[in-house]
Amino acid sequence: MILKIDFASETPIYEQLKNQIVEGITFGLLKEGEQLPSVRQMAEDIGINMHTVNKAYSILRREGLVIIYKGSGVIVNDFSKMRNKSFLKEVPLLIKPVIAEAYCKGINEEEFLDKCKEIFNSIYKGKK
Amino acid sequence: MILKIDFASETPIYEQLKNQIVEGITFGLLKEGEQLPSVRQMAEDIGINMHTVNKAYSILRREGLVIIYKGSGVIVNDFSKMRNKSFLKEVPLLIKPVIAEAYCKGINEEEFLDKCKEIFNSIYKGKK
Amino acid sequence: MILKIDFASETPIYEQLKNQIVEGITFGLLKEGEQLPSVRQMAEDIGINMHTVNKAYSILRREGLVIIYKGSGVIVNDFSKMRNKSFLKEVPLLIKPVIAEAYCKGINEEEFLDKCKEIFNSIYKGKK
Amino acid sequence: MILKIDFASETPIYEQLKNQIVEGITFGLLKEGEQLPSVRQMAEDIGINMHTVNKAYSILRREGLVIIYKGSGVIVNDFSKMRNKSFLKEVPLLIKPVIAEAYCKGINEEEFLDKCKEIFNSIYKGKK
DNA sequence: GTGGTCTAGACCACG
DNA sequence: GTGGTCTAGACCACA
Repeated sequence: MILKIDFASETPIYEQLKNQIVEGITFGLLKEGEQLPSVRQMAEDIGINMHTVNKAYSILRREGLVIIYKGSGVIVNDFSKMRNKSFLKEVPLLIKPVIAEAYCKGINEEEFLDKCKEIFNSIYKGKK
Repeated sequence: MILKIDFASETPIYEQLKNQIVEGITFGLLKEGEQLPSVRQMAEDIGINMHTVNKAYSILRREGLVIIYKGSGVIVNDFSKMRNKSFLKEVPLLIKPVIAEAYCKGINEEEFLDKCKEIFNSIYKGKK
Repeated sequence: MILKIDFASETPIYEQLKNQIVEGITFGLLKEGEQLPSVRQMAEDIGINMHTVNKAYSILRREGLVIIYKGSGVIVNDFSKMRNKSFLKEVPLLIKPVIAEAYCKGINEEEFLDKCKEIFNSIYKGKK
Repeated sequence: MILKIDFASETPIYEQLKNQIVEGITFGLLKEGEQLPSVRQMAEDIGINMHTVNKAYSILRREGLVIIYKGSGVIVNDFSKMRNKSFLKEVPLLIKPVIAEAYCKGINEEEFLDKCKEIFNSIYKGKK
């Protein structure tokens, strides 16, 4: 799996990393039970500091997406068992600003929903 | 229009303010040509720093959503003329992480799209 | 409020700090709305590193016990509004090992419950 | 006796193992004089490292709960003779943080004490 | 070898 | 001046 960090971005590195791993899990690039590179290895690969990777991993653990075995590594959790639907309530808060901005910039509902569907389709493709 | 700032939130105040004004414009609470409170007034109303309001207004101007007349006020621009569809390319970058996280937490396509549609519906309602 | 860190302890410094602040809030030494020392100040006071304090504060925020105003400080949240009773399910997991060990070492139910009651009494005393 | 190790937990495996054996002794699943599986056997059963089991057993010996006969096995000590009440002084230190956190999260004295009593009751049940 | 903690010092965004 | 992020390098507990 290839990770791309934008060092000029405003979003913190650890968050970009976290997001990309979440996407990797979602889109099937990272399978359940698969082991992630060690914090040091990952840090070296990307060219960032160990602690930054550590922070990303810790957040992923807190969210239940990975399991950290102290002293032996980090693996992708089986999230298919998870049904933390409480996140559903947060979704509007997260997408409302995006939709608002999109609408102001002349993007209509159909265009927006198409983009969403495209993303979901690429999820299904990864699961095949 | 009522503005609600969550001081405990991780999103900076200036960004929350900007987002809420964008939403106000989108959802029809702020009509084109309408005047926004002065920087001072707005700062006092919400109980925040003048600089913070200034920053939000500046971003809105940069995005073309408001026009700042030095010394006489800030008014909502007529964005119906705007067709800055270049934002369409940014949309996937913004929603992909949200969809990925939602999917991992057991939310499916239908549920997600429903939330989007709800938001668009409340836009149309405001325009009536 | 006086904080005592045991540098020889196995429990991490940030956790000791977090625990003592939680206790401070519980026992009424830290009132709702009261401001905590800045990370740097607190670090200097105790003689530890800024980042260690930061970690403790971050955990407290995540648990909803304090509110962090980026750029202006950290204050004690009004936890009387909180009724996160889901913690009730975790309580047995936390005290079972303590009770088991106590029982093995000849401590009976009455003695143990008395200790608990003493602690609750000192909470009530602080609230007067 | 069935041992359940949570590999995702923050508590080290050796400590979970130790705790569960202590609980086994307390709740009557392990009787005095009963023999524990050998270090090798236990390690294999749970699927962990021998050293980890060894560490747990060593702690139990140090606390006087088991006796290790080199080469012939580990047996549960008769702790009914033990009256190491010095542990009574440590109890408040161990439960104070738990009570403090519980109180902050809206759990009152009665609820907390009930949980404790439940645990003691399950001890008595095991002793019948 | 792994992750976890702590320190030290730097820079930045926010208010 | 505040907290947030990142780096660098050290030591420790765990497996």
